[in-house]
Amino acid sequence: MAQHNDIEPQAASDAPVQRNQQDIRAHNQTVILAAAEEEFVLQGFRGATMQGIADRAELPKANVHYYFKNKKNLYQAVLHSIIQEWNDGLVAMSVDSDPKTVIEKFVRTKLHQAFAHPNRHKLFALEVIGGAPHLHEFMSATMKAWALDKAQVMKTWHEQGKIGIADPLQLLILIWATTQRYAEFETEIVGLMEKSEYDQQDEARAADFLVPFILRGCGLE
Amino acid sequence: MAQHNDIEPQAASDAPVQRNQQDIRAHNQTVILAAAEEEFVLQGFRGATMQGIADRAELPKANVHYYFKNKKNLYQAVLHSIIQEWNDGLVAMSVDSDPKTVIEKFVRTKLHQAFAHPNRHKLFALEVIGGAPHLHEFMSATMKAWALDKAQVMKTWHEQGKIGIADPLQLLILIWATTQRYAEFETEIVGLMEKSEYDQQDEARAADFLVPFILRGCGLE
DNA sequence: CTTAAACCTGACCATTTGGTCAACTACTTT
DNA sequence: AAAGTAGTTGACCAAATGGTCAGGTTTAAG
Repeated sequence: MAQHNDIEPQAASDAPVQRNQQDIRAHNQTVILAAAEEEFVLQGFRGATMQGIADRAELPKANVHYYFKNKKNLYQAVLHSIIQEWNDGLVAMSVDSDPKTVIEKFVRTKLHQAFAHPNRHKLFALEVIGGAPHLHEFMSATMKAWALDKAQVMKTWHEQGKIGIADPLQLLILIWATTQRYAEFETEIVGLMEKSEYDQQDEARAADFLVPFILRGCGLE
Repeated sequence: MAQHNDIEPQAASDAPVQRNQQDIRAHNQTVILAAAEEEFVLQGFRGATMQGIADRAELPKANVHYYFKNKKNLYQAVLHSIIQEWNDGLVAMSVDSDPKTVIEKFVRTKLHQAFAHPNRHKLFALEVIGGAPHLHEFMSATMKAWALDKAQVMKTWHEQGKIGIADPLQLLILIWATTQRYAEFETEIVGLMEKSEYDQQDEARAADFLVPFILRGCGLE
């Protein structure tokens, strides 16, 4: 039976000629994960095929199975990178923080992630839309705990008159919706802007609109 | 292998003994379309199976093929109801309209649709995330034309000092994002609210938050 | 009552799918 | 250099899938 250690691959960009076994392993895992991310986004979990992933990775299908025991295993490895990024985006927020500063940083961080890794956000959205069958634990534990904690902080801000938002959960939902949208609906937005892909300035354009808009919405400007 | 459902044809739910052929046809098509909508949302286009749709509709698979030639045909029939609803949600908006009134009505209309037909919005989102392979024409023609026209109207409002938004396309994106979110991310939002499904008041709660927030964001309050 | 049209469906088929395996080559260690 | 370990892959298989069809039943028309 093949070894299928689900270890996080490192940056190992494409070095064509692999000699060292550690590098081979890291490289192939990275290539397969990237190929899988694409295929899963385009076809969904059930619709994605191992052959399709193998083709994208330019490897024989059997080789994909050598590194990842089965489709579900591979899918969960991809989901892991999503959760990883989510954790990286946690913004410190306590009762003593300055609301304006914190909210602005939160929006900018999420927006930056959306533009940096659109496929991850698309895949996350696919999961949630389909009922989050593979993310239930993460969402009902980690994510929920964080959200409710931050909502409590914002509620306190509201009681102290620092913010004009009485229902902080709705604000969290709005911030997630507006930032992640640029990743999830890339196809639509790019089409409306009459281009074929985002350019370097689009993230800044979105931030310049979103940050003041949201701060104004919160009564912070 | 075909998984036959355990359900037997009884004097069923809302199908009160069909005798008339017109009614049979209309009824079966409705049942199949509803079943297909669910299956496509949960599995995506490629992942959905005709057997799965047949099971949900409590009909033999061959009967589904009798009404819809093939999977793609059935999928497009489902997509048609989405486009239909989108057209129904068009809000009149001209340079002479009152920005505040129009924007509020637009938000409320979209929000109402989201809560009324979440599956349609989920399916639309699935399509866009996957690159909108079956909606390209609609999006690059009908939808784009409408969006650019309304953006032009809002731009004029801005030049007349009626609204604090210099980039109307971003505002459109934000309104779509925040309203449709309640449908698309139903699973997540319902989980955060510690319930298992939306109750009667959730649409009002969302509107009470969203409408003033967005109007404030537009500098209209 | 007879005939035509619409509806129904079990059985079937060609293709695709996830997954396995045995034999092979290429590194690494002793 | 020999032996062990890791990586590679064509060929294969059982199950699932989209789709077909012949022959049935029910409804409608003449």
